[in-house]
Amino acid sequence: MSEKVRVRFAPSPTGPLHMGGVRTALYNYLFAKSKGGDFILRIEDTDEKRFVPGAQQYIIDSLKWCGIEPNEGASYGGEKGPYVQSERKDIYKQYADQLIESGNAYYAFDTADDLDNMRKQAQEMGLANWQYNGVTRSSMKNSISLSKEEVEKRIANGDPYTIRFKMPRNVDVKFEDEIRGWVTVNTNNLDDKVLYKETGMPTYHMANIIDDHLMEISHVIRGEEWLPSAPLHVLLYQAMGWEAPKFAHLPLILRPDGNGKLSKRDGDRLGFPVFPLNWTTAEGELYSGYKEAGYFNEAFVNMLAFLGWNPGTNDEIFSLQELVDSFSLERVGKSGARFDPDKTKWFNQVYLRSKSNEELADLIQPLVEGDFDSTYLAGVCELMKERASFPVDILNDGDYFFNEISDYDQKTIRKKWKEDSPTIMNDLINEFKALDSFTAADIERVFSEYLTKNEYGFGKVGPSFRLLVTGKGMGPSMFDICALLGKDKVLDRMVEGIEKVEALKNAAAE
RNA sequence: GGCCCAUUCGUCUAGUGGUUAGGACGCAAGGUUUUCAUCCUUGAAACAGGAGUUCGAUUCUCCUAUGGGCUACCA
Repeated sequence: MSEKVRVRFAPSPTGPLHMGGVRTALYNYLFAKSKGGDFILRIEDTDEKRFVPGAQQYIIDSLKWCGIEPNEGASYGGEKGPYVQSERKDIYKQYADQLIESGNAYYAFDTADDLDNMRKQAQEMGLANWQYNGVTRSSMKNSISLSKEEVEKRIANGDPYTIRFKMPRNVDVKFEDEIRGWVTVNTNNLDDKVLYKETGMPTYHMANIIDDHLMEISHVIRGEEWLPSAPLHVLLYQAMGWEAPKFAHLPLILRPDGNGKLSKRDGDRLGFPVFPLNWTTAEGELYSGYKEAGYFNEAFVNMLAFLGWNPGTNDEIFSLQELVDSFSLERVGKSGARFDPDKTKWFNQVYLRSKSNEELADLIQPLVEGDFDSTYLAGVCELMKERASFPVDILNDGDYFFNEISDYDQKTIRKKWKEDSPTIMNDLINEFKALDSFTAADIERVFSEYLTKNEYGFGKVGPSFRLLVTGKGMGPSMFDICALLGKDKVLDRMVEGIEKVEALKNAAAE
C-alpha cells in the first residue's frame, strides 16, 4: 500500500508551546514535506481543567513565525475535521462502546478518592506502585467484578463511571520505532488505562488513536515521553481492528545545566527564552520568546532542527527549504540533546551577518529614537553588523550614532588621555576644519599626515580621538564613523569632549 | 521501587570490525586590525566501566554504572 504521508502535530492548549514542542512540530513538518505529504495541526484539549485561553492561537502564531503552515488543521480547516478534540466529543463514545462490546474495555465505578486510597495504602505498606490491572481489577468496582444487574443498575442510576482498557496479562507487545528500532514491553508492566473519563471526555490515549485513524495519519512523530504508552496504543489499534501508523519517538531536549528535560521555568532563570514568542500568563507573568529577544526565525528554526538531527555533512546553515530537502528520520539521533544557548546565539549571528544593510536598517528603524534616514541607518549597520549577534546590539554598541555622548570610557581616559592630549585634539580639530570634503579617505589622509608631521604613533592619538567622538575605547574604524557622523557633529563632539574628559580626568585624580 | 529508552571532546554531533576518531559552538594561543569585533592559523579536549565474540573492537553481545522518560479520570 503506497499510502500518502500524513503527519500531525497535536499539542494540548495548556499554555504556551515551548521549544521542544516547536521542534516536534518542525520534524513533523520537515518529514511531511520531504515526502510530499501533509502536515496537520490538531488541538488536543481533552483536559478541560488545564485548558488555557489563548494557547491555541499562540501555537498557531508560533508555527507561523517558524514558517510552518499546516495543510489542514485547527484554524486551517480540511476534510477530516473538526481538528479540535473537544469538538469531536460525540465521535469518541461509540468507539469506547465498541471496545466494551468486544471485551477489550469495561466500566469502572471506582472514584478518584478510592484510587488515591489504594495507592496510599500500597505505599504505606512499602509495596510498589499500586496499579489498576489484571491482578487488582477483580477487587475493584467494575463491570468485571460486579454482577451484570449491579452494573446495569449503576448505569441506569446515573452513577459516574470511567471506561478502562482491559490490559491482557503476560503478552509481549512489539513494535518498530522508526528511530529506535524494535521495542518490546510485556503487558504485565502495563495497567488498565482510563480511556473514557467520568466527564464524558476521552483521555489522550483514546482520542489520539481514534483521531489518528480517522484522519488517516501515516506516521506518529512525537516526543520520547510517549514511548512508554506506545504499547498501549498498539494494543488499542489491534482491539479496534485498525492498522497502526508508524511510530517515531523523538529524543528530548534537555536543560543546559543540571538534570532533566527542558521545562517552561528554565528559560528566564538561565537567561535564554524557552518559548518562540512572548507569553504573558493570566497572572501577568511574562515568559520571554525568541522573537522578541531578537532572534531571527530562520536562526531559531535552524538551531532547533540541529538539536537531535544532522544532515551527515559538515554543513550547518540550512534554510527551511534546505532542511526539507535533506531531512530524514533515519538521521534523527536517539539520545537526548542538551540545549546550548551559546550555539543558538551563534546561529543568530550568522543569520544577522547574512542580512543586507538595508534589511537590518528596516529592522532597527522602529527601535531608534529620533529622526534618521534609512541611508544613514544602513551605514550604521554596515559598520556595526560584524560585531553584533542581535539587531539591538547595533543600537547598544553604536549608541553614539544616535545620541550625544554622555559617558566616556573610564579605562581609556585613565590609560590614554595624557597631559598633551587636549593640545593634540585641538590640532586635529583645526586640521579637520580645513577639510572641504569629509570622506573616510580624506579624514584618514589628514590624520596620517598629522601623525607623520609630529612623529606621533597611532596609539598616542587614535584612542583619544575615538574617546571624544564616541565615548568608547573600541569600535569600528574611526574614519568611517566620522564620515558617517559628518563634519559638524565630529567637530562639535571633539570640542565639547576635550572639556568633559579633562574634567573627568581631574575628578578622578582627586 | 518497577518498566522503557539512551551513553563519542564541556555542549551539539560525524564515523568505522583495522581511522592521526572528523566537524561545529565554546575555550586558549598566535597573526591581521589604531582598538574591539570580524577574519585566518594553531592548540587543548571524547569513544562511561568490565567481561565476552574476534587475528583485531569505539563499532557486535552481555553485565554494571550513569543519565533520561514513564509510572494520573494530564497531555
